[in-house]
Amino acid sequence: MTTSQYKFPTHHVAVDCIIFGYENEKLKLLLSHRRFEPEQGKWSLLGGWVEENETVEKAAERVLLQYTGLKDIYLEQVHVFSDPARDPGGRVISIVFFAMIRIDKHDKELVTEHGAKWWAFNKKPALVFDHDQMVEHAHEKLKLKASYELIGKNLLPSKFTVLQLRILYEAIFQRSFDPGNFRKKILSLKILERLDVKNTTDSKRGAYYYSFRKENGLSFSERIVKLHS
Amino acid sequence: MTTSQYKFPTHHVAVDCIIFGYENEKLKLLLSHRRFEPEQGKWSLLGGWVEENETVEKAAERVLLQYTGLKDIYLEQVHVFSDPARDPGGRVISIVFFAMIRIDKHDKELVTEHGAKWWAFNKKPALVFDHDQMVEHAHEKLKLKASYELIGKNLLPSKFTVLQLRILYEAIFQRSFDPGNFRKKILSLKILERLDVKNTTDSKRGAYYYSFRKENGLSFSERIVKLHS
DNA sequence: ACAAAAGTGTTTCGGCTACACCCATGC
DNA sequence: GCATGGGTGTAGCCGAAACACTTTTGT
Repeated sequence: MTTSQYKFPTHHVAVDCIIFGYENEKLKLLLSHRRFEPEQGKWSLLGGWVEENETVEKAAERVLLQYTGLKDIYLEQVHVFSDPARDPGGRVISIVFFAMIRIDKHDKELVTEHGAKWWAFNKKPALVFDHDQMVEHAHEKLKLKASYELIGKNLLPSKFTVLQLRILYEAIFQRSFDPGNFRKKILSLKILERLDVKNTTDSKRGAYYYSFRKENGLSFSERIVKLHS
Repeated sequence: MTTSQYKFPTHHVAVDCIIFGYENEKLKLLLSHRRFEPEQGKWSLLGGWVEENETVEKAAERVLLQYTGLKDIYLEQVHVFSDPARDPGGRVISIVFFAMIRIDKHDKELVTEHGAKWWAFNKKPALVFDHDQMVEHAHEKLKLKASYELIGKNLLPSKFTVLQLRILYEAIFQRSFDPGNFRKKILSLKILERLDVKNTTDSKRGAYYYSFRKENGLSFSERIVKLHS
């Protein structure tokens, strides 16, 4: 433990992760079945304590690795929840993260082993404490991000069709997009690369697979989806 | 002190505030001259410890009240900085806030009494620890916010001209805006109300003063400034 | 033949930009 | 009269949206 010259109150600090995934045309969320009090047996976000000598980001990565076996996961800070009464088990300040992971790459056994489960985003159960509010915040942040940056690299498989990307966007924004306009908009960004392979399972005619360009550091764009309609 | 059933590491948690103000056609920042180690004598953000039984928001409000005498200040979370080595005095997790205050309404004596000072945003001195990075983050957040929401209510005096608002926006975005187009865009939002008074000090002809509409709960708009040019 | 997704083209509309241009007034 | 900011008008461009239409192929 680091010695500190400060003489002031200290607090339990936790991280809670909203983990987004995409599978079977649905936006999903990885939730944990609590095995300890308080609220044992209910569903909650995946979380953990922040240890000495680690950043809150490292703590979140540790939690993710523990539950999914994955490293180098996309993580972003969402918000801090600090109501002294938010956790009946004691005063805990929680730093909330959202993560995006590729369901096809993670360790399914590790997930079940920990009592976690993937839930369709729009069918998730009520969560403990203020976790529903956290999910709400993370969803807003995800929408904001997806509105000015092409996301999907961390959610979709390495090759995917424009249809799959559109369905992902429709799941995130919970609205539909015109197929023709969506395709033109997305491809005009020059962020995707067309592969020579076609998908023939989702359509009769077959659709080209695309992947994110390697070189493309900045997947930034002016605007992909207009918010605040 | 609240009793806790948890047996895990605890941490010092602080808040640091980036306090924006507007005066003499300039975007300003309230900084503090450190009177204690480490880095005594250097400039830093205004900060304080999070106490038992208060939210991080309350802690930030407390700091603001202490330095400016103001309550009900606009506050927004920016980011959490948690590098174990960020503060040489010990391991401190810092929650960063940005605030907007009306310089004309605050308690100037209280500010000097605490060794704080208003600095022009683009002429601020280098700050201690990771505080420069925090300011950077807050500035980005301010730009984002100002891009889809008309800000100024918490920075400008209660009545102001379109010119003053434009100068504020130019200070925030560090670019110029076409006077005619800016005026039309802003007024088309129907968020401002024209008063019957004119300002005759800044121009010969005199310009109408405006104020934010009272009823107007949502000052949201599609987009005011296009980001990511 | 029909359905269903793939992919392209076209038209319309509205907002943003870049100006030009008049107004009012102090110097 | 001239400079300065106040304020209005307008033409051109470009992207978003709506939607028509053709292609391909499995059933």
